Amino acid sequence: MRRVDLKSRKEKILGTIVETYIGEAEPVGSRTIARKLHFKFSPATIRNIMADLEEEGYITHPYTSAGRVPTDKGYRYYVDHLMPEERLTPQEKKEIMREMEAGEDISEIMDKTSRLLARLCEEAGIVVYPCLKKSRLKHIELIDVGNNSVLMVLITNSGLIKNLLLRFPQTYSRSHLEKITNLFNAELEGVYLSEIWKYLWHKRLSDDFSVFNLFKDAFSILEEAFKKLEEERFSFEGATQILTQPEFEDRYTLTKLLQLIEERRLFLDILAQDMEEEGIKAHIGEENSYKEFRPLSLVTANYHIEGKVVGALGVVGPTRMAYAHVFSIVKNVSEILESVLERRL
Amino acid sequence: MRRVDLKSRKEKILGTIVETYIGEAEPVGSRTIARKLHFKFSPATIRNIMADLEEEGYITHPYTSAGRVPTDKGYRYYVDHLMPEERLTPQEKKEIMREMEAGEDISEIMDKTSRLLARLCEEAGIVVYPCLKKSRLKHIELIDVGNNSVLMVLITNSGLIKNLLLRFPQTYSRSHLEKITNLFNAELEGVYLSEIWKYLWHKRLSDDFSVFNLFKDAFSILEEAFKKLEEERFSFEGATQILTQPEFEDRYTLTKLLQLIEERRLFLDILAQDMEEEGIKAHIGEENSYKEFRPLSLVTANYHIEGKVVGALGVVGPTRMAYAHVFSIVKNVSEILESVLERRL
DNA sequence: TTTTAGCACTCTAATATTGAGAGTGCTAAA
DNA sequence: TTTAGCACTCTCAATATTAGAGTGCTAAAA
Repeated sequence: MRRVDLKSRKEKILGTIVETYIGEAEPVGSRTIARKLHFKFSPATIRNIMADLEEEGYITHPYTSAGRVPTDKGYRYYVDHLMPEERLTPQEKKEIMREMEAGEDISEIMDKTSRLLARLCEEAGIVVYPCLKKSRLKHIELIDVGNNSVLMVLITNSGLIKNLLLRFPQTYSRSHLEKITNLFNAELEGVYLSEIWKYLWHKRLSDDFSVFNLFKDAFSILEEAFKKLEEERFSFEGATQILTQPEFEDRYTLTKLLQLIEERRLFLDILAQDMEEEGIKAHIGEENSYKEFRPLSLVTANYHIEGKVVGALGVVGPTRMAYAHVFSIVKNVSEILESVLERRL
Repeated sequence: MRRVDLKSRKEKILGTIVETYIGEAEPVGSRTIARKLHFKFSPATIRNIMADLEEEGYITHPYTSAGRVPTDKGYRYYVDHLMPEERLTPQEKKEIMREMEAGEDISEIMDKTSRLLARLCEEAGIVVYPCLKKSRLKHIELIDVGNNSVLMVLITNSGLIKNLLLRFPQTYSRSHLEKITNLFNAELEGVYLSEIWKYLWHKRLSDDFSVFNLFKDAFSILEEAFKKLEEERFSFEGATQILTQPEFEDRYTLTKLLQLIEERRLFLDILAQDMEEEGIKAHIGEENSYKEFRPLSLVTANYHIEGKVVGALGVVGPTRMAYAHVFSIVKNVSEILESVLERRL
């Protein structure tokens, strides 16, 4: 679905409209554009071109005699073709890294990262924790806690430490659990969590029969654990920043947005979808499948560990968002997050 | 600082003003009160009494010719002397318990509880996790994760499972860690986390010298762990409910409130203070030490495990809050939370 | 053919004006 | 001590008014 290229003059004007509107949050008039372009064109000419742009759907009128406002299609064209690339100085990058490294454990790092996104973009920031199933097992421990319950502690290469409290119909003795723990650690270190099952199954076949019972119990423990591995954690910060934007001035929109934010899971769905594709992506207003997102845009990126996508992060704000700046922040923060996580391995 | 008792006629009128205003969110006039009291007094009489109540500081005028609005002092008198006791039916209590029990681990229980508070009171709900230091040790595990790092897993009687990633200058061998783990579990089970240090110290004296080195290492591990035990987790839900209240209609108040909510820690401070005293407490508007809380009230309660205060929960909303209802919900939910936690031990 | 100046026209948003209504405080009678 | 009556105050909603920003169109200029 490629968009037709706009002639360079049109592009200049569309770009100016988008950037001015992003900055001012107010409809942009022909006069203002002429000034911004140093009167290379007269306001009248610009009015003509704007009429064309409007007909093609890149901009609109809120009412007959106001300036122009970009449509979602206009923002999209801007993001795809016009947006200048912003770069952070090495100094700024260091600053960001220093702040993220200050986190003790992974949940602190995730929190700091989403706060950082929120602060630097002046929008809401969201970071999805590394996906368990896409991480590799580093260490596993089974602890008997009585009551037919076993605590499984999973430590992954992504730095995640996950506790799973498993309940069983029967009791496993402490020494039996230890044997199973040893089995797991000996056989499964470095294996992707999503593969553990398959992997252990193969192993079993090639092994001698004496440990069959061990394997049987190991499987039933894994089975119980796998049910609880799906949950996706995430950190969401800075919602207030978008609530105070002028587009959410009226009570009704605000209330709807508040409900949306309270039910944070929706954002997660979008990020989860994006994890399938590489690179930075913008979801602009109506492009979002959920209709509640109409007045919102998301800019998302993935992050990797050992070259594999394990998580996603992004920024949420009104469609009138400083895309160039947000893209650069999201890109850099995701890269920095990767290096912070890798370094902790 | 006892307040003078109001004569019963005054009390009736103050009570009616408070309750009507809580319901309607609009200044209450003499006529309305007369109607609510079945014209036992004429509007004129009520006006006289209202003038007295105003002089004594229990109510105010927003402007010359509007009805009356309770002041913080008025709410306080209502809460202390006039508020009827609301009771939940056994049916409702069961409902609540069922919902809270559905939580898998403690963090789910905390989340469900704060959601419940928010939903039942139509305000924001906050629940502080059981305080680690006030819990007793059930099991401890030390896991070598390489890189001079040891993962300490603490399981407490409150159902909390806490991971502490400890870094040391030197490496501990796996077998050495195992010995220390065994020492901990043998000596410290059932001891309050805040006492562990002291307890182990006493033990050491009475023990023979052969394990001295073990104790030395045990102490240095505990020292490292204790630094990280302070953090207090909590769950905060339903902020949106209070944002849509009419008192936060104007942009300015709303923005301030949003900032307050984003910086959730402040609420925690108040709850933490309250943990020192037993019982349900209301913090009404200006009574709060933080001036940002002027338009807000909190109703808080503690919850216990094995008879000891380990955490707190509460409800946050505008000063115009249905105190009678909120008190009953907070009281019941805290009791139910206690029994849910006890049952999991 | 393309660009621009000029001008009438449109619509908003801010401000002022008005009137109705709710509720008070005061006074004097019950 | 309570109540009826009344003048007075202040808000809120509705209406009118105006300034100004910006457009679209037409006709002239490049």
